[in-house]
Amino acid sequence: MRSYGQYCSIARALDVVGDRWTLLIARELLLQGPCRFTDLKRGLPGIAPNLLSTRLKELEEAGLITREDAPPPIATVLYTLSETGTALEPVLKALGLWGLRFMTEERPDDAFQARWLAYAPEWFTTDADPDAPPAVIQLVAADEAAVVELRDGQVRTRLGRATEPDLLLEGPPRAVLGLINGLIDLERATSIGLTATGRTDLLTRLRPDDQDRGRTRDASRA
Amino acid sequence: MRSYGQYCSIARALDVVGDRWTLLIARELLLQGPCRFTDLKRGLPGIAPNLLSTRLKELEEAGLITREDAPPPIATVLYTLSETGTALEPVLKALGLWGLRFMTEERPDDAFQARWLAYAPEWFTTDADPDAPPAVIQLVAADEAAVVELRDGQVRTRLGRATEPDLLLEGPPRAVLGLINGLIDLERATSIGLTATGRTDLLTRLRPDDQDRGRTRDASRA
DNA sequence: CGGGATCCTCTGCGATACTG
DNA sequence: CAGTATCGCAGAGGATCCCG
Repeated sequence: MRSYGQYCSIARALDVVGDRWTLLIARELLLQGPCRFTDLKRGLPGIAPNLLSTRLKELEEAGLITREDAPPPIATVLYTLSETGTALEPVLKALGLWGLRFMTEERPDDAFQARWLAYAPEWFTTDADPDAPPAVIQLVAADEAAVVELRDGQVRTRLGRATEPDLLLEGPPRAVLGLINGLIDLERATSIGLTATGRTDLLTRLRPDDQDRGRTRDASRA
Repeated sequence: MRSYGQYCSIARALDVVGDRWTLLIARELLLQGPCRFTDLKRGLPGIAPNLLSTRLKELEEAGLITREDAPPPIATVLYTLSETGTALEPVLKALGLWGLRFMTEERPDDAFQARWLAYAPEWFTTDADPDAPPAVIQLVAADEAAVVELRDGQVRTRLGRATEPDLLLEGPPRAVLGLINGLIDLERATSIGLTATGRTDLLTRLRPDDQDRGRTRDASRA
């Protein structure tokens, strides 16, 4: 990317990660861990392979990722985030939290993956009752499944299905994620296609972080 | 910007602010407050006017800024951040904090402005001794001046010069900012051109936030 | 089949000039 | 001062092909 030519840490950060696709590549590596070229390509629907190749070179040169020849079983290259790359996590969290406000807009052709279903609760919600017994919530949206585990005051997630979830939330992505992230309430989520089976009381326990959202009324500059 | 076509809040955020210059425009409006076209142009050295014009339209359409005809005295248009736009502050802070690690690299042709000197201490440092009496530090770099005030446990900054600062830090931007942000120590800062006059003990009080930095040795690519 | 490289097209960006 | 008009070029997107 062409440099902004400004001695400002924001501009310098954007010199490095301001290019198209770059932060999304970091997102994939952060969520997936070390990846092969194809893993990244699958996690980034829409990216052209040559562009991915270019970006990976640039990121390696900038010191955000390393490429290693994986050990014998998989004789291929693995891309891994360096410490500098891993340090982007707060940036992605801040960006993702801010971006939640645009998730209510419908765009039916958007791609959707289980991983994006999973990271949202882990990054953007808190267990409101940390001392309560463990609980398991199953999320299903657009054939993608993720499990949310409330345990020890932590909200952890993983891909796939649980055997006996306490609560099952199933419906279109914007219903499931909208409810989880506090963009809409259960009634509204139900009206746009969500089915909630089981202990819906767990929804009050899985509390969305309110960094800046939540004040629908009034506004910024009083 | 062309949409990433992914139902993921990070991707959606980048759909809105991922374009070149967009986040830097937000930076200017956040640091300066409401701006005229020319104020923005001056704060963004290197931007082409047509591109600034295009971005302002896009940002208005996306709801991040509003344009208002300013009252009679200045009969011109003012661009102001909306609540959605103001909510980008955590994103810019995270990005700026991450970007600090690239500030040690020398690039003599980079533009530099007092505002970028001022926001760094306010955003990225803490008063390590909140109960100590107020103190004033004068920063001067590349003919740009800013004042840091330690008071009531807060680190506040403003542009310009103080009458009787307790400490004066003067030198090239990377010496002043590098020292302030904990990228280098006083000895190293002095060796690259910093002069510190007055109560250098205040430097221990102005403590850089250590989100991920502070490990100068060993470093990124282990 | 994984990991790219190559080619072509087209949009977006940068630079400068110009206008109300 | 606040933009618009024009133009050239770099970068993105898409498809195809290549190699181990």
